[in-house]
Order: sequence, then C-alpha cells, then structure tokens
Amino acid sequence: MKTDDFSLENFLPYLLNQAAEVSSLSFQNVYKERYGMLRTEWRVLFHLGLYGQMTASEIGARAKMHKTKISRAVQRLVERRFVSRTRDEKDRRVEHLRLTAQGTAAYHDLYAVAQTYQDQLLSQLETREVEALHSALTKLAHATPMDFT
Amino acid sequence: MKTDDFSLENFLPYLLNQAAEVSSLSFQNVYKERYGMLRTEWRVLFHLGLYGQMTASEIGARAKMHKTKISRAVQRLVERRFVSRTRDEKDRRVEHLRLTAQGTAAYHDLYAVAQTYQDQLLSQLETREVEALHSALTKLAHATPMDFT
DNA sequence: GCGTAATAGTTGTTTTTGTAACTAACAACA
DNA sequence: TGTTGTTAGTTACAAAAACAACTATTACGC
Repeated sequence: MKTDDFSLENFLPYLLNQAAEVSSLSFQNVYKERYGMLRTEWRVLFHLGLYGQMTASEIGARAKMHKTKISRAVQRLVERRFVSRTRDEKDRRVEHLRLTAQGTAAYHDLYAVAQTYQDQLLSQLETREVEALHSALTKLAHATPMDFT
Repeated sequence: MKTDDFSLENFLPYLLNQAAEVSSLSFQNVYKERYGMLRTEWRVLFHLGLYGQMTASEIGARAKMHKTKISRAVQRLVERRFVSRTRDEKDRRVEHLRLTAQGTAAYHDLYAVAQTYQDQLLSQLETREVEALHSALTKLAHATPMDFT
C-alpha cells in the first residue's frame, strides 16, 4: 500500500511518538509522584514483578534498554529499597535482581493502576482497532532497523 | 473491552514507546547524518515545509512541543541557514519563520526519504492494520490526559 | 493614560540521556 | 599457564531535555 496523502500527521514515526507521549503521561505522573520513579525505573520494576528474579542483561535484552540505563535505574531502585541484588556464586560478574517487600508492594500498586489505565485507554477505541493496534505495534516494535545511508 | 491477560508486552504506553523508538531510529539516522539535525529540528523543518510560514507558537501548538524546545531548535536551524526569521510589523513579539532555499532543499530530500521509509514500514503490515493503526493513534495522540491522583 | 495581566520568545540551571571508555570476571585455546 | 577475547556491569564525560525564571511587547480594565 503506497502512501499518497503523505503529511506530517500520518507519518508513522511522528504519530507513534505523539501517541506514545500522550498515553504515557498520565501513568508517568503516578509512578513519579507516588514513588519518585523514572520511566527506566518503572520498567525495571515491572520486569522484576512480572518475571521474578532477573539479571540486568536479561532485562536489557527484553526491554531493549541499554545497559547503562539499566545500571542506573537499578542503582536508584536499590538505594530506595525497591530492589535487592545478590552476586551469582558461579559467575561472579552476574548479579541477580529481585524485588524487596517494598518493591513488590509498589509493583502491585502500580500494576493495578496500569490495568485501570489500560482499560480507560482502550475504551476510547473500537475492538477491531485494539486488535489491529496490538499486532501492528508488536510487529513494529520487533522490526529490524533499515539502512538508508 | 477488559484487559484480562495484562502484562508488560501489551501495556499500551510501553508498547507504543517501543514501537515509536524502533520506528524512529532509522529515519533519525538520516536527518542526523545528512543535516546534523535533532528530532526537534526535523519537526520544525517539516512543519515549515508543509504549512509554509509559521510562528514558533503555532508550531508548538500543532506539534505539542514546549516553546523552549522550539526556541532552541529554531535557533540552530537559523544558524545553519535552514530557516529565516522576520519580526511581525504589527506585533513585534511575534516572529515569522520560513524555510530558506537550503531549508527547502533539505525538506524535499527528507520528505522523499520519509515517504519511502513510511512505505517500507507499512509494507510490514496488513491493510486493515494500517487503517486501524492510523485511526487509533490519531485518537490516542489527541486524547486528553487522565487524572489518577 | 496607568497599572496589571497575558503572550511570544529567550536564557539559565538542573535532570536525564547517550556514548565511550573502563574494571572485573570468566572462557577458549595454544 | 598465559594470552587473547568476551561478557556483566559501572563510571565519566558530553549531548539533550525539562523546568523555571526572565525580557520584551501587547492587551485589558478602569
């Protein structure tokens, strides 16, 4: 399908960024105000909440976040007692991360908010839009970058 | 429609951000390498290219960009002779921005790239996905933020 | 007109991110 | 073993974004 009426408003990267920004904002306010977290920290928290114990690399691979981002996010989460780290016995380069009790509480709280929020977001859309949106975004998020140079 | 299988991978803000990041990257490389532009600058350029002469405020309103971002983007674009500014005669607070010849050339070049890029992106999707994606993103991008506090 | 508020845009300072270089630990293999 | 390469994670520095305070100009109410 060729784009004939190309303009800024339907340039996909632009539109995606705008939609992402707008739809992230309200949730961002919650984890920021309640727990003083940044986006990177919230992501790490959710990964640990959903998948249990993980290493920084594993989180990075799954979330497509650079390791320095994760390193700093983990550092702050540890400082604030949301996450604990333990060195691996076999391979002493590796650190296992897990939520503390406080981290788990925060996770559960934010999880509930996220779910409510998601429902509100999706209620603005029709069922067929939701389905197509989901599959389209998943494809795009996993697409390999193209080379234009 | 209630979300029952809620997880990180289908949390809309998260998914949107990932898709936006991935799909922006390749195009970002082009305007960065060819013209040394940042995302904010590229956006301003495209607004001026598409809509002709505009003021900074008008661009801000349309692109939902904060005025400081625009101010600095314009500053750099003017320095590099992509954009020219002229004070309004009636209201001397206002500046009218427009592309220079060089700016227009860059715009046309990037416009072509964007169009090709868009076609490649959309070719990964099915027609019904493209349509639903577009309408869903437009709705989300213009939705009013919710309050959770 | 005069004081106050509003608007357009800029500047300064602090956070956050990006990039690259780094340390520490392990692996592979001559 | 010892040398080379790889991987996990950190740190340091530069680039960019966010936020607040600022100047200049116009609008408004009286």
